[in-house]
Amino acid sequence: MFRAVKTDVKFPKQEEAILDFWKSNRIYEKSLEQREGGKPFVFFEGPPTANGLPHPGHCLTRAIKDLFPRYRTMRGYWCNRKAGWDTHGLPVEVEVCKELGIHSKEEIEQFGVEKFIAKCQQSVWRYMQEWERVTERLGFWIDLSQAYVTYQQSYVESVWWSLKNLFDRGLLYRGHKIVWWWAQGGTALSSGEVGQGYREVADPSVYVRFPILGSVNPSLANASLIVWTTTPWTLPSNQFAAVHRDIEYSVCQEETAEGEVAGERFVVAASLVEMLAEKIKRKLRVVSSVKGAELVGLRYQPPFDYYHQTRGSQVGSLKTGGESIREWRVVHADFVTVDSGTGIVHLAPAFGEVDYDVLVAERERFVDGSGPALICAVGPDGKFTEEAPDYQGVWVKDADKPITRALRERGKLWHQEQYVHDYPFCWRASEDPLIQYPRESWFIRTTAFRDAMLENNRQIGWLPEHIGSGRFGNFLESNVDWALSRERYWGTPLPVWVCESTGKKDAIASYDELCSKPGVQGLDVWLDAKAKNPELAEDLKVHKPYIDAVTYDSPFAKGARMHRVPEVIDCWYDSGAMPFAQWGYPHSGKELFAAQFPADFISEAIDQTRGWFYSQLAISTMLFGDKPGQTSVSSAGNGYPHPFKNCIVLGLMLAEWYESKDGKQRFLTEEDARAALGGDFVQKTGKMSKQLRNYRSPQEIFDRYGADALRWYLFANQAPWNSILYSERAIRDSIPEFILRLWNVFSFFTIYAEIDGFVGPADISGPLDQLGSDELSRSKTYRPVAQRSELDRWIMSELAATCRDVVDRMDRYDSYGACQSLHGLVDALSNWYVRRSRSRYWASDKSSQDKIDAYWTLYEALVVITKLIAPFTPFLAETLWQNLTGSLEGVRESVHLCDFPTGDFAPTDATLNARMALLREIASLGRSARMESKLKVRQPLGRVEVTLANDTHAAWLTEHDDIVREELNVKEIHYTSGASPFVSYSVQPNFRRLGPRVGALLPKLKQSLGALSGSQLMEEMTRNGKILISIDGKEIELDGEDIQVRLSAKDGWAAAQGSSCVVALNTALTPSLIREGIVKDAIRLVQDLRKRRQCNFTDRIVLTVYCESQQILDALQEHRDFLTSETLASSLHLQLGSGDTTCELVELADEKVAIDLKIVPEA
RNA sequence: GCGCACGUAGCUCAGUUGGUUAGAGCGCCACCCUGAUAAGGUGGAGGUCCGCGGUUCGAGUCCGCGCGUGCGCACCA
Repeated sequence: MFRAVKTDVKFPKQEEAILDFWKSNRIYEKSLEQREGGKPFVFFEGPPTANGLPHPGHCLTRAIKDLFPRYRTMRGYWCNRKAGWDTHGLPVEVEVCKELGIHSKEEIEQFGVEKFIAKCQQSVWRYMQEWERVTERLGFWIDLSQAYVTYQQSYVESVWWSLKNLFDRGLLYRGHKIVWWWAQGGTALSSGEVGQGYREVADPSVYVRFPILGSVNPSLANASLIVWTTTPWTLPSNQFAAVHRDIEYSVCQEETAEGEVAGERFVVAASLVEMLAEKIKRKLRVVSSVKGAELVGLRYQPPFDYYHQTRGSQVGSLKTGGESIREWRVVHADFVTVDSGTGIVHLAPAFGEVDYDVLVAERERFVDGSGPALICAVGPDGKFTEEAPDYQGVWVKDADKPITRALRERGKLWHQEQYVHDYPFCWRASEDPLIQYPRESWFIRTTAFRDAMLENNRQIGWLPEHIGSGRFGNFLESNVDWALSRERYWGTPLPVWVCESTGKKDAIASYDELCSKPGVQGLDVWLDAKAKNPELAEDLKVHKPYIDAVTYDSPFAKGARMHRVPEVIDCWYDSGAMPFAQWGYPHSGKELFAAQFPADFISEAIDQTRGWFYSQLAISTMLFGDKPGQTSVSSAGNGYPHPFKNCIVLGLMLAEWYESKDGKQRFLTEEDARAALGGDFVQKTGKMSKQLRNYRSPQEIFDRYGADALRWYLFANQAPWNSILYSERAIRDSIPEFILRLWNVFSFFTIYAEIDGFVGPADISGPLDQLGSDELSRSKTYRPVAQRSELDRWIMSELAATCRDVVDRMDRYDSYGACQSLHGLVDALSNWYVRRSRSRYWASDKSSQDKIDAYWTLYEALVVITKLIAPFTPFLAETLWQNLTGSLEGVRESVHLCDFPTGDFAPTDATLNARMALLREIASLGRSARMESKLKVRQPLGRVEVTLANDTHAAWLTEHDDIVREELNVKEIHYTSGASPFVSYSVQPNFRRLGPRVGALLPKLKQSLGALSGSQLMEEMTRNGKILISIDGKEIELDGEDIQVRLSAKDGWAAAQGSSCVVALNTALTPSLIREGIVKDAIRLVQDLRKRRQCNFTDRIVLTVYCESQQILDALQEHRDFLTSETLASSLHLQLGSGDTTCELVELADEKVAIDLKIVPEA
């Protein structure tokens, strides 16, 4: 038995009840248990950083991550979903520092590393709980209880194992390189991290004179090289000036107003002279030219003396014999261009990677130890050292101004301006600019795997496709060795121990391995700490500072000890290791890893290209495969070293808000803005920003509209890889557009099922399971679809077609297309099937088979749709399922335990679907024509003429003209496909067919056909089955398929044209039609009154109508039976007069009418 | 600077292998319908499909060059 449900449903509340239901009945767990042994569908959770609250963008990721596993589970796959949390790294440290009000490493050390990492660990726990709440509320089914956590010992040990593997294969090395250095944080950053922090800034840019020393070329004597730099602070560390040997340089002088040349001579690239002259607003004259090659070797005076004073004249021995000045020479460099600057480049090898390469190359020319040493006037803290006493202790960026001033004072500054460019800042401490700095650091030799990574990348199914060859492929092409180490605290410790005597190194793969090293000491540091504070998480023992205390006997030198290196590793490595580290592999979980690698499906936003997508691919490629040293995973039977087979790359989510024109007031919805500002506001879209508070928290969205509304919005509004607007209005709109529409159909069903006592499958004896057709057909009242009315067969055919379409699309990861398909189905069900079937549900004979068919059809459609939408809007689906299955014996307790419908219950009847679509179009056109002629649908019309482009479906349409008559409220309908007085025809070629055949003649053919009479051509076609046309002397024969007939309504008719038919109305009104119209109006007025008086659907009434117009009363009298049956009136009194005060006063056909309505008490 | 993507109605977006009348939803306005009723329908828009050039019988769709936006890269000296 079904109970009528209300239409004023509160979805958020309903969803929370469903959450409880899922939890208390372990539905998720059961959905997995049920599929055990099924084909696995492997999903990897890219671990969110447990730092900061989840925002709407994360909801998109989590919704997509939920959708496909749910779908696959219903399709019979076993999809294990293990949650994970990324817990290490700079973000966490920064967050804790903020909390402690500290910033620098010194302050952390002062605070105490032990206390600091304990705080880090607590901090991530706090955020993990927030994340879990949102995850659950969104309906993201994932096993949170078994989540992998990157700081846990087993995870860390997996990472250690992988690093030891790389170390043993010589792929993990310590190198001296110029790295992007976060001075305040005292650590290097990986290219991935650097990339996150680029920002446009205006830096001072200076053109500086480097006077040439001792040139033998007279035109260069006393001339200066002009170099350009945007980092004045690097000038004290200048070591070389670079030119390109093939570039033409000019020696210039300024030209005075009199046309004389005067003043200093200087050297710049010839092609830049004009541009530079404009910059300094002087006329320049080229006094001589010189090739770059001729400049190479010249000495110059650097702008600062700090090193030059003592080393300026030092020479070194060249390998080729002879000697050379070591530094402050002009050198050649390939990278020098004339794109900007002066064509002469200031080199400070300490602060630029290419500059450093030049130094190394120069050093190569000298006998060992005799070449130039690195000049670096800046300490690791980013402040000048005593080597540049004028600026000692000054932060480099603060030194730009005083340095520029000093240059000007000493006459070295040739020109100065602002230069706007992108410059990296620390991605977590966004006020701290990064600097390039020479540093010893640990690297992974990823460049050795570049080609392998590219090959693996080609195996990945990227959505959208262009990511693979485009963005991600390009990123791999420009691969550089992974700068792995971080001189920080909260991270996976680098598992490398160094011999204090020989400097030789050793890597370990687990804590146990470490403990079993000979002469191991320092394990007590952890034990003591734990004894002092039993609350300490056991996992911390593999972290700093405890792990640093562990030492052991060196295998390399007797009596020497092995000490761990101080560094921790890049947290991106942690995340990329998750395919195996989530199982603790290889220390545990070998079978799980073998079975769960690679992933069938992952998804993250596009910002993970250089993040998780890369880290996974890089690590998997290096570790797993068939190369020596790699761990072969082919035993798993898949042989893929690439970690994921399909990846949906999501677009970024943008915020939408409304603000006052001055930007001072901000609102999240248009209504709020309108309420506060009237019409005086603007809509804005842009990045989500915590500071601007330009978006509503996910929790608020859940409370207001529900998780299903958000989910449907995210899935159904655009392809997932497009950037998406987090539009509150659009989220809200997804309720009436889809969710509520479906709910209304369901509500309609329950209202009448209750009235008629339709019990659905409740009368079926024997076990029920998923309520498929096979089960329902066991009901005595259930007839095979083939025996039911055409409308029933139609909706079942549409239903089956949609099932097939959705499956097809979802198998291709096309969630957007699947949603469109579902939307169309619900629209067809609501706006045609139910609309056209209403009278069947109202039929008074409760045992009429047609009525029962209607119930069964609608019931089954709802059951199937409920299953179809389950992965998309799981809450709504569950509510519907519970209501539709009620207390049925044995039926699956949740829709999420059902199989996804594949449409095998009914064939798709394409002809029927096409015919019904045509019928719907005719109805729609008819309404359009009525509108045009201002004839409301309640006014019956005599006749409608439908002219069809072809008569394929004419007979069928004629059989169904009752539907159109009712839809359009006309007495008669006439179909024709021939000549018609209100339609003109034009014949067009079928371009797609004829294009290849007639080619260039097509335009002329079109013209010729257009010029001929359409109806004559049609006649010819009907008579001969073909048309002959001569174009430029060529005979062209056209058959029926070669032409397309277009109809258009002639002017002067109440007609509307569609793609394949014209619908014209006979607008002549007879008195009889007018009287009928009056009755329809009256019925409408009474129904309205019934509702206002809050009648039940089944209440009978006594109806009295008073009116001064005999004409109206006559009309009502004439259609008395119609009026009473439509309004459930048990008696009807028609009175001439104006009625009394209990009456409702209304207007009917421009006359005043009073209606009295009394409910008949139930017997 | 280089790369990738995007640029279609007021807004948000669809647009299949190129086929000649470019669609949807929303918003706005008007009207209609209504025993699913805090739903539903019809219409108005009539859009230089960012611009220019090319390929083609035919271009929103393919190619080239620009312009704009977003994101990414880096030899930003």
